[in-house]
Formats: sequence, C-alpha cells, structure tokens
Amino acid sequence: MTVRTRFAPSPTGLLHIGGVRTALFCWLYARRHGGVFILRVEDTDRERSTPEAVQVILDGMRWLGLDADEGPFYQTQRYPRYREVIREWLAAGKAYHCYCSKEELEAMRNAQLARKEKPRYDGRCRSRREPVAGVTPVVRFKNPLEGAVVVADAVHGDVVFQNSELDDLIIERSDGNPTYNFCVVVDDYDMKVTHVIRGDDHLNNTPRQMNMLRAMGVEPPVYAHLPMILGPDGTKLSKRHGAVSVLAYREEGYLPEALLNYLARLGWSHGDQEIFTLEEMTALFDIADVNKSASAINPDKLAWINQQHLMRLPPGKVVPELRWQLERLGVSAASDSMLESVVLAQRERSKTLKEMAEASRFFFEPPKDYEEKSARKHLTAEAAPVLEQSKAALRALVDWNPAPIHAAIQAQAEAGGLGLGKVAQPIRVAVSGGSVSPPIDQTLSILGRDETLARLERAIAYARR
RNA sequence: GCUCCCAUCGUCUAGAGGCCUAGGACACAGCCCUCUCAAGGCUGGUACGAGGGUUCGAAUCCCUCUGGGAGCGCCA
Repeated sequence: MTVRTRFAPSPTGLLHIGGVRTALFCWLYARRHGGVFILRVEDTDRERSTPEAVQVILDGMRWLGLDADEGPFYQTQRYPRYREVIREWLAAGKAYHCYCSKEELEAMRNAQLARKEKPRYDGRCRSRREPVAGVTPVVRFKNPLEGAVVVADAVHGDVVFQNSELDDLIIERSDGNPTYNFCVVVDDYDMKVTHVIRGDDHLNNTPRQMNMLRAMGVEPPVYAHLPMILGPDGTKLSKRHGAVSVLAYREEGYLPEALLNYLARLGWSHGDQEIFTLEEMTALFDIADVNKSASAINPDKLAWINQQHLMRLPPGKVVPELRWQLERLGVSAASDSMLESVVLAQRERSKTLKEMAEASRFFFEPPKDYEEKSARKHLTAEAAPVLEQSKAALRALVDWNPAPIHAAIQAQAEAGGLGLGKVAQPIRVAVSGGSVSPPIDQTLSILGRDETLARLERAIAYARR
C-alpha cells in the first residue's frame, strides 16, 4: 500500500513555523516511502478564511520546495460530497437532527460546569421523533455510548479515550455548512490518507474522528501527533516572537534548506548530526525518531545552521537569493560570476543573506562616506604615503588576482618595516568605507583594478585634507 | 472543573536497565590561528523536577506529587 500523507492548513492566519514543520514531516514521510503528499486547504470557516492567506500558504510552500503531488484541494468545493455523506448517515441512523437552541445548550453547559463535570451534549435529541416548529436543526453524529477508543499513535504510543467522555458532535450547522471534524473525516477517507501527521493539539479530536471513520466503514489511518513548537521564551508562539509568515524568514535572509534543517531538528533527531541536506533528511527521516515534548525556537541556532548551509551550498545556489537581497537594498546586481565570488568571500562572515548583502554593498557602489571611527584611525596623514605607494604598486601589477595582490601589499609592509595590518587596514577603509571586509587581497580582486585605484585616490585626498 | 498529553544543561537534543563520574550542538568564557571581521581548532562551566517503589544495578520500568501544555464551540 502506498503511503499517502496530507498537510491541511486552514487559511485563517499565517503559515508560520509550526505549520511548516508539520508540512515538512508529512512531506518527508511521503518522500521517504515513495508515497504521495497531498495539500488540502481547510477553508470551511468562511468568516475568517481569506484568499490572501491561501496565497501565503501556496507561496510559502513553493519557496520551501515542499511540492504537493495532489491538490491543493479546497473543502469549500466539496460541500456536495459532505451533504451526501450526511444524508446517508441520517438515513442509516448514524446521525440525527438536533433542535436544541443555543440558549438550551448554554444552560446545559453551565449546569455541568457547576457540577464540576466536563461540559458536553447529553444527547437529548437522539430519540426525538418530530421536528420542532420554527427551528432549523443541526445534524449530530451518534457517537458510541460505551467502550473505548484506542489511538495507536506513532509518536505517543497507545492513548485510550472512553466513549463516555465524548459527545455527539455537530457535523452540519443550522446554516447547512459542514463542520471541521466531519470534513476532515470525509476527506481523509476519500483521499485515502494512510498517515495523519499533525500537531499535538489534535490528539483530543482523534477519537471522535476515528469513530466517524468507522461509521464510514473503514479502519482509521496511522496517526502521528507532533509536539508543539514554542516561542524562544518557552511560551506559545505569538505574533511577537516567531509566529510570522514563513516568507518573513526569506526577507530576513534565511535559506529554505536551513530553515527546513532547523525545523526538522525541533522534535526529530538522528544521533548527533546537526546539519542535513534535504536529501539526507529524506533518506533518514522516521516517525519513530520523533520525540514527544514541545520545543522552543532558538534564533541563534537557526542563524548558525543558516550559515552552515551558506558555507556548504555550491555558491551558484545562493546567488539568486543574494541578488534578491541586494535588489531589496536598491543595489542593482552584477554578473552571476561576480556574485559567486562575493558569496565565496562573504559566506563565512555572514549568518544571513541579508547581512551578506549589507556587508557587500561596497562591491557595487563606492562608500558614500567613511565610517567615522575607522577613518580617524586609518585614514591619517601618516597613512597617506603608505596608500600612495600601495596604489603605485597595485597599478603596476600585471596579474590582478588575490595572490599577486597579496604579494604586492606584503612587499609594501616589508619595505616600510610595518605589520601587514598597517597597510591592509587603510586600504580596507579606503575601498569599503569601514574596517571590516573579507581578506584584503580577495576584496581588491573582486572589486577590480580600476575601482580599487579610484577609491585609493579618493582616500589619499581625504587623508591629506 | 473534567479528559488527554509532556518532563535530561539557558535552549535544541543523545540516551530504549549496567557502555553515563550523562554525550553532541547553539549560546557564553578563555586560549590558538590571524591584515579586520569571521570561519576553524582546543579548553571550561552548567542538566536527568521531587518523593516513593521494582532490581544486584535506574536518566532509562511502575506509582504519587509538582510543574507545563492541549482539548472540552453551530472555530479550525
């Protein structure tokens, strides 16, 4: 039997990190077993679902490379099917009309709470024969009254629920629309889902869904309930920390590979390994290695993983993202080959592509002004002759490459009886505007001879002013 | 309130009764390397929530407590 998993977000908010981790595990599991990954949009809440939110989900999934084999399916387009099942259940006595008013339900709930009981519907309409005039009923599922449901969860093990704890849930509202738990059941059934991998918060819904699946005449799929992801402070994800659209991570300069790697390591592990390519994760992923406890996001570690990927990926792979970041800074991009050199020079000193772009501006446009502290220290009257001589030596170079550039600067230092830093730092400030850049030979090599000489000229004038 | 889930360094985790005076990673501190910043290398501190069992032996199994979380909607 081929494995079929599904990711079923509801487009009522943002596709955030928690959702992405769920999607990733579904995707990995399907890929690992040569199965099918389904995307299903659960938009039955017509009040809160928006087309924009749907688009964010689609864009996010695309950016991450979590491609679906089937879908996206939309629940709102499946209403005829849901009605059909409800009619069948009504006819078969698996469901019934309930005419209780909201006030009546409210009173029931309050009474139960007062008795320190769990609030739940008492099934009083189960035996009602006649419609109540003037009331449009809802439809409720007849949950078994006795016995227990065992959820054989792939991460938690067996979890037992007594049917006496469950009640007859509403499957069709009085406005005729089906409800979430019911739609999920019909969809998972129709789409032949074999593995339901979703957040922990659904564990309590599972026995109801299993009862309904059995009412449809099938044995439920395998369930795997993933632990929650928390904010850095260990509390629930909120807008203030982490609960932002995945696309915000792109803007912050994270690679999809890195974000996915980081998310996979939240709740899943493979020995001591920290860095995984997507291929490695696909080959190694197993639900048996998923742990049960919630975990907090650690932005520092995400940044570290991002840099590890920046350093390992072929530079050509990161060029498009760097170009995108530079464009966001209003810097018009250069050739791919130059950008590749920039990636190579900058990647071990950049946690994110955003940082890399900011630190690389000077390669594409002269510094507007020198960083004050650096200029005061390195663009001094004493430095002027050093810059002057360096400029002459560089102008005379036949081969404009890191090795000869390095040799020329080294020679300047020795001739003046100076440390390399006394020569390199003024040059660095002259070309980059600040005191931090990749090694000076690499920097000048990328910048090009003409641009280097022009910037030295300007800096010499500044030092002598 | 009721039901269910969870519990190893600050954080992410390894650990399926002896390999654990608890390993790795991020972060932090120090040192090395060094033209800046990094990257890299080395060193260091910090954890099995508490109490009871079971066992020759428990981070690992059982119970209780404590602490955290989820669900209990004509939301998903």
